[in-house]
Amino acid sequence: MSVRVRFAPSPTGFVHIGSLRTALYNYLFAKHHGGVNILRIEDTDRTRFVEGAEEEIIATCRWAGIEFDESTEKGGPFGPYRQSERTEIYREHAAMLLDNGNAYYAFDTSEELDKMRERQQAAGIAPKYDRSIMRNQYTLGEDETRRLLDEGAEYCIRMKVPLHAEISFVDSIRGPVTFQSRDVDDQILMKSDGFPTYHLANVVDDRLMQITHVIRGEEWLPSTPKHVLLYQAFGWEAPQFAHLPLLLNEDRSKMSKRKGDVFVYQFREKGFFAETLVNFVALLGWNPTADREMFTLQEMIDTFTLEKVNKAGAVFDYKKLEWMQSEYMKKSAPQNFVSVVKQELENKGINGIDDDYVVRVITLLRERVQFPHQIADFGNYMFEIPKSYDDEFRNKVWTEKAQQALPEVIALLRSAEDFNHTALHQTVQAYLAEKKMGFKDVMNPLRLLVTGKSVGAGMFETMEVLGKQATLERIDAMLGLLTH
RNA sequence: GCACCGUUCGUCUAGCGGUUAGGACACCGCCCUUUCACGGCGGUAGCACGGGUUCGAUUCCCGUACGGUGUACCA
Repeated sequence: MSVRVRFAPSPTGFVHIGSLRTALYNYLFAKHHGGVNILRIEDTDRTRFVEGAEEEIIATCRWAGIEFDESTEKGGPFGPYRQSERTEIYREHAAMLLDNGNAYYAFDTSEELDKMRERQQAAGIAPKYDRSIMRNQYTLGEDETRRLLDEGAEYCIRMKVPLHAEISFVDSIRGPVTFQSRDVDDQILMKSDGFPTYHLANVVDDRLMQITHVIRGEEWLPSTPKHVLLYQAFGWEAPQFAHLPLLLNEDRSKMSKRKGDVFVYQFREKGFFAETLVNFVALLGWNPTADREMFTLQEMIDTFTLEKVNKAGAVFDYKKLEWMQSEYMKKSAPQNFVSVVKQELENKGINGIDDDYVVRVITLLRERVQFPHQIADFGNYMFEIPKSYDDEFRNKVWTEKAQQALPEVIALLRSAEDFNHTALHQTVQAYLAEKKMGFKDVMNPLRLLVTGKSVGAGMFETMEVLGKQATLERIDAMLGLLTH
């Protein structure tokens, strides 16, 4: 049987970085096995529904390079792929369970349930629906149940969990896992609003959509016995489960928005590349080899296996993410960033810069910045004559000695025929040798004159890209600023 | 509280009975050098603890500790 997996997010807000990884692993797994990757929207909780969230999920996955073979957008042979459009299916399946004695009606109000839990907590026992004393089909009897139903009373349908049974399954990542049914609650299957809970919907859909592997976050591990029981109640074979380790904050708690950025869009807005985020997040909990960090999507597809997924949660290390971003910044083609840089320039009121020139500037500066959008600011002097300078730097390098030497160096530049960096380097070097001075005496002041800044690319390389005329213009202008 | 899951440098990890416990990020030092970086070289730092099993345990088993998740008419 060919592999079919699903990413099943709830449209309740922005895509969490952990969801991105779950989606990614599902995708990698599907592609690795030549299988099918499905997007299913789990919107059975109307109270948490967020307008536009579904679109955001799709857009985010697309940005990350994660493709779906079947989805709400694309359709497919097992649709609809939005659970809110499948309520009739869940109703039918709940009825099947009612018929075969694996589910029952319950009429308790939330107040009554709260009280029950309070009592249990006070008595020091685990909070769990007590079907022997609450208001349900069993305690009320068939006639009364029928009457309440006919009368239109609010009800929900609960799963009848066996009293004493052992529930086991083999998790692809964790191995055999066993629960006792006495610890499993009589989970609500159909809510009083007519919508199913996650548990019912997920089992029914995974079955109907012929899902072979359920790859999801570890937070689902404790409710998996409910799902296993449901498969049994329906007489179905359960899919293979794989519970992924959690992504953690620095304090090792589940990664949450209270402790920093957790939404994909936040990283995207900061300028992180999809490649960076995908590569980084993939390696949080999975590693195909010990000696590499950088992988293309295709390489990940080729090497992905669940056996290589770790069991323990992984702390999201922002510093390492930044390092990886810098790596991608350096290795990506400068052409990719031209439009970003030009947009930044336009924001600064600088227009009409030649694309080729922008590429040369990006090539010059990309090792010094983390994101393309920083180039316009970091290298402003490449696009305009600086109107200010770094005061601290000036005080440090604009020395008596420098002021004496600079005019001659500038004259050298002015008369230079060849303005490429090697030629410039040789010219200045020869001059310095003659004067018994070092680069240090003259290069920093020169940097001040050309850029106004203390940091940047190599000075000769900078001047080469700038060109003779622009270099001299900047020097003259800065000289004017400095002497006022 | 109860249930389940987990535990190799600060962090991400390699390791699947015998290794000087390897790599990456971060950190520190040195080199390169026209600043900052990049790059190169080197360094600090780890198998949670206690019992077994075994000729031999980081590795297998059992406890303990610690951490995490779950415990909803949310997913």
